[in-house]
Amino acid sequence: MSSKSKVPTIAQIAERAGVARSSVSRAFTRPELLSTTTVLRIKKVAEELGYVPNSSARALSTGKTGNIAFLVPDVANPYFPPMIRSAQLAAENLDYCVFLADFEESRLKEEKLIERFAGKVEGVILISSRMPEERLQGLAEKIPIVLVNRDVPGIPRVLIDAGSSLKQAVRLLAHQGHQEIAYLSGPSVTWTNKQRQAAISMVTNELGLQLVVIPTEKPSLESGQAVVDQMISSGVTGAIAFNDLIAHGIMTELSSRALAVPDSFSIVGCDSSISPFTNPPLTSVSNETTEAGKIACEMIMGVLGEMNSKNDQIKVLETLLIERETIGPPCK
Amino acid sequence: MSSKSKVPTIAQIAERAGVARSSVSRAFTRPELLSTTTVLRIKKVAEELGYVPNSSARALSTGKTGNIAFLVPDVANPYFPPMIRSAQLAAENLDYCVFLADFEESRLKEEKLIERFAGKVEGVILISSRMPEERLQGLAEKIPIVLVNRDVPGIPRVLIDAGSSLKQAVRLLAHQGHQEIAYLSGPSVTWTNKQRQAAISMVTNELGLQLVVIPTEKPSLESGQAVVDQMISSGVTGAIAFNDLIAHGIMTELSSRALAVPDSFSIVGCDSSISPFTNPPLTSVSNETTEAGKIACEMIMGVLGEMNSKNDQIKVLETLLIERETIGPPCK
DNA sequence: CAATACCTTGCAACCGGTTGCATGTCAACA
DNA sequence: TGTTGACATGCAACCGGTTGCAAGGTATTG
Repeated sequence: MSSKSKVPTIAQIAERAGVARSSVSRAFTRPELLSTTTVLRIKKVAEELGYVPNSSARALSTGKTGNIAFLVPDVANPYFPPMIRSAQLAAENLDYCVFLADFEESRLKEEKLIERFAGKVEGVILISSRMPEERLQGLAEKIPIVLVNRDVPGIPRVLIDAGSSLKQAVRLLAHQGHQEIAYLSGPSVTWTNKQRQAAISMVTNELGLQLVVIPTEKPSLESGQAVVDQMISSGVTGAIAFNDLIAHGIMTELSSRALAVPDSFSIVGCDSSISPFTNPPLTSVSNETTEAGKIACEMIMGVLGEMNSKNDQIKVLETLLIERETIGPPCK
Repeated sequence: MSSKSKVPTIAQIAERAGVARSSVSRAFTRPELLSTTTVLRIKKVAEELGYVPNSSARALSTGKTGNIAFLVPDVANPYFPPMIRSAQLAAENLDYCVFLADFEESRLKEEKLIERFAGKVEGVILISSRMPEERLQGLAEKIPIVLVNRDVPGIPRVLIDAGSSLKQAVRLLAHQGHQEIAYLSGPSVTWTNKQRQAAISMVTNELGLQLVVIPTEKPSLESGQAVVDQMISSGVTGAIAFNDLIAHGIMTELSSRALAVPDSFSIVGCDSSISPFTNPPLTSVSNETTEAGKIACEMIMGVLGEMNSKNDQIKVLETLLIERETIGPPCK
């Protein structure tokens, strides 16, 4: 009823304060150029009128939106929220806002989203990208990109290396007497999966163990449950899963068949997303996602700063194997 | 080296295609105003030059940013990611982008974030807001707001009602013979906590049970662990926790003292965020967050459409008590 | 064949800030 | 007292789209 005045613009502040529009602008962006008294007067008027700078207008003239995008394969996968959180917090400290989008583990959707965001953000952080290397490099020329868990030369990236921990897990299984173990693989196109599988098979070869790779449809609980038949019939006595979700799916399915862990099967997860909650607590690899999110965010800010210089930063985060209660001697 | 041309603007497309800038604009926004051939020619040129509309410029002249903000108390709390995901997906289908921010359960931070986003979005979805009612109403006059799990008259809202399920939980405990039970309360200012506590105390009164309310510092695992002493010394034999995280904290702490659930204590959680994973599986209330996120998003789009009309929509989502394995007869 | 209507396209103003340059003021210095 | 420079502020163009209005052309109608 009362205030039909909408949001005030610099023009209205300027008129009310008896100065030029440019002075109002400067009062907020470069106050050192104006006399203290003028700045104070302008700010007072602005306060009274409830002035809020229009960020579209500002973005249009400066070319800076103050936004970044954060693209993840699956928001609901418990692996990602801590990473999202830490990245967002880090961005906020630098006065940036972050768009979040879920590309549902689909390469097509990922591409669409990048295009959609291209005009709205200054840079994008891409988690576990499914896009081909050349495409990424092409995009990186147009817009600053930082990758997490994807290793493309020439693009700044942060990698969480679960390899050494998984190698340790294989050795542990071998030490317990397991001769045949399975790797329940994750999304085949991802760097993460390739790297994990490579690490595991390196050690199984080295120790002369038999490794059976069983693909899963998705890195989810349900997919874990779905591959139990195949796993059992393969004759393995222990398994390492691409992530905790798959591992837990296997555990629940085994338990529904009255097969105990680790008595009937030994299981190892990865990422410690839900492993502290499982029954029994799942032996898994530590979770470095919080750190990764923060670093990715800092990296992109760095990239925003010096877009010119050939930027080939790479940061590798090491992990730890966290032994809980799902490894034991083989059953048969 | 080669392309210094940056991103092309309508002016360049216009020149290349031999038309006015306005025609280029219309070719994308209102093609029915132009002849088919002209539209085709313009689009072809745009394609060749890799034209992407500048969204700041568009937002400036239309006043529509095509963005919404989604503010949550804690991204890493497993209760929220499914809600974030479904809201984001729903927004995307309507060509909106969503900003995500974590206000760390702080009212001050919440306020700051709303202000920061005010200029960048067309509306904000506020989850479990900590802000006082009057402040929210004031803000709602300036910018479209939809609340989730907060009941403020005059502001569109979606509420997840765990009340009836928790009442059922109390009855279940009573039926098992429990006379004194505890409610491990959540953030005291939240609607969710008040509503849950009210529901529980209504039934304990009705049945003549003793109810001990024990506050927790945060709705987290650690806070659950921290209140176990107090809970034990209060003499209760069963407890209902504000959420699964607190319930699980209690369970782990009890288990580290060699107290079994449900033999020594009966525990009920809420929200089914991690209850399927706990050991033993936690009896809890169903999770309606996915639906809530979707509805909140649809609501805000509705609000954007008809900002004028008095908007007092309210949508209540009912829940189910999911009985798992953490309720049994009282110990002593 | 003239009058009218419609369809297509261009012109120019506008959205709300930012910023290079010019102007004006005043004090310091010679 | 005239010159010089620092400082404060205004002017106007610009960022890249959108849109009301007008103009030109073609088709329709009496």
